[in-house]
Amino acid sequence: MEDQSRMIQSLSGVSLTGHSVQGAVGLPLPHIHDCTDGDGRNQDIGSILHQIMTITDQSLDEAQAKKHGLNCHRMKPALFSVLCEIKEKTGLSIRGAQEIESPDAQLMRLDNMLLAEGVAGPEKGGGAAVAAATAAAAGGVTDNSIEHSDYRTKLTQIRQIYHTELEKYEQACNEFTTHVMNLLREQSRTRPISPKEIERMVNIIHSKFSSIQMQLKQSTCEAVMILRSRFLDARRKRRNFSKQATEILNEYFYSHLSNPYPSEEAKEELAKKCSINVSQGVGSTITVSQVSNWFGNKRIRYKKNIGKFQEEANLYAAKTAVTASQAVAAVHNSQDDSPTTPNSGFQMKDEDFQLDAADSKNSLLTSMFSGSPGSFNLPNSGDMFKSMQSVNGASYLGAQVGANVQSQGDSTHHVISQTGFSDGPRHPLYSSHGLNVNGSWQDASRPPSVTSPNEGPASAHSNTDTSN
DNA sequence: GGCCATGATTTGAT
DNA sequence: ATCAAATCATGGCC
Repeated sequence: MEDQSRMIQSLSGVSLTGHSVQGAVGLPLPHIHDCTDGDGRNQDIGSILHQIMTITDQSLDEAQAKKHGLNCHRMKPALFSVLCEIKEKTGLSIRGAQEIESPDAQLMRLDNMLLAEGVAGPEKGGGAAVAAATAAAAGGVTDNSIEHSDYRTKLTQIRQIYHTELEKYEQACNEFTTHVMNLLREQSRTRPISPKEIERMVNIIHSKFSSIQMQLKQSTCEAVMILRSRFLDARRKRRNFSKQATEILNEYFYSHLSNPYPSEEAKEELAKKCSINVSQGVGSTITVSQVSNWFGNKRIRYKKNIGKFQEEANLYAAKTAVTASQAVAAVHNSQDDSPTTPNSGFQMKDEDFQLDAADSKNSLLTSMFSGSPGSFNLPNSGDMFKSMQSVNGASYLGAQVGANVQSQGDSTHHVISQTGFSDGPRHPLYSSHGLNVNGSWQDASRPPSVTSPNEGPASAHSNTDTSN
């Protein structure tokens, strides 16, 4: 009631002097009583206000009739404008304190995340972004992008749903806004609604819808998170390496038995080699850290039970020696333009195999002269020797590999001299290498960070860049 | 289902 | 950061 009286006061007094009323008041007012001064006007307005104030006390029919009368009243526009102004002022003072427009940090975070996840933003490149993000989230496993079709498919699905829903929300928002605006415009004929108020209402609608959008974004993020965690779980699930990959890794391991610590470059090389068949649909990619894992496991398991790995060691030593002999022979036959690299499939690996051959010969020679590859002064070396002799292909090994070794004698030196590999911590050919009494690898007091000490500069890892 | 092989992870040392 | 060692967890064979 107090408000009403204040309103009346302001209407009859202050506001009428305001600019908003001026235009209306400035119009000719034929209905006004004879007295043309302000007093008469005040009386007129006062009576209108009285009608307005009492309209609620009357019956519906009466009220309707009076309303119609008021609507047609020539003072209506002026009054309406004043009421709008008052409403605007009071409304702003009430709401102004509440509506602290904070730049929505959370929404921005969500947007950024969706962008990073590849859900929002451009279609292509999303996969890479996801891969990077996922790799980073995997806790340091950053060496490989996630190549997983399932993951991508699911992500695309999420992306589609997200965009569809977003579009729906936007459409609904626009429709609703239009609807409300129309309603308000309609109502503005009968009650004081200023354009500002409409604008504010629109903002409210938008903010409501944006909160819905935020929910959508949030749940999309959650979906991506779940997908990612599932995928990472799947990654944790062990999948055996392909036979070729294991062979490649074993070849390297046994041919570098004296120091099975591949350098970073070597690991990369091995990872590349092991993944080479993926393009043909064989196996799966192997990352550098997987190579590291493999070597870590291999070293520890080999060391724990050398006897068990003896057969394998002999096998690979023989294999590498044969490969090497072929490679060396090829090099011998045609120094520079070697036509093929038999048995390797990796053309640029000639030098690699040469040195590997040298190394594997070390293993074989060691085994021949002192018991077995990597007898390493370990207590069970005798057993190893026996196992070495009991290997099925022992005679084969003895004959063929021995022949290879002999035939390669000079070529090895050739390679060694070529690569400048002549002296080092141990004799290049006949040293017994591998594990020492402590059970640690002889040459591995601190594994080299770049290349193994028993590898020449022309080893597997120095030739990768130049050959491309 | 048990068992072994094996890739991955964790922990602690350097 | 990288390693050894221990451990976990799964794949695959029987």
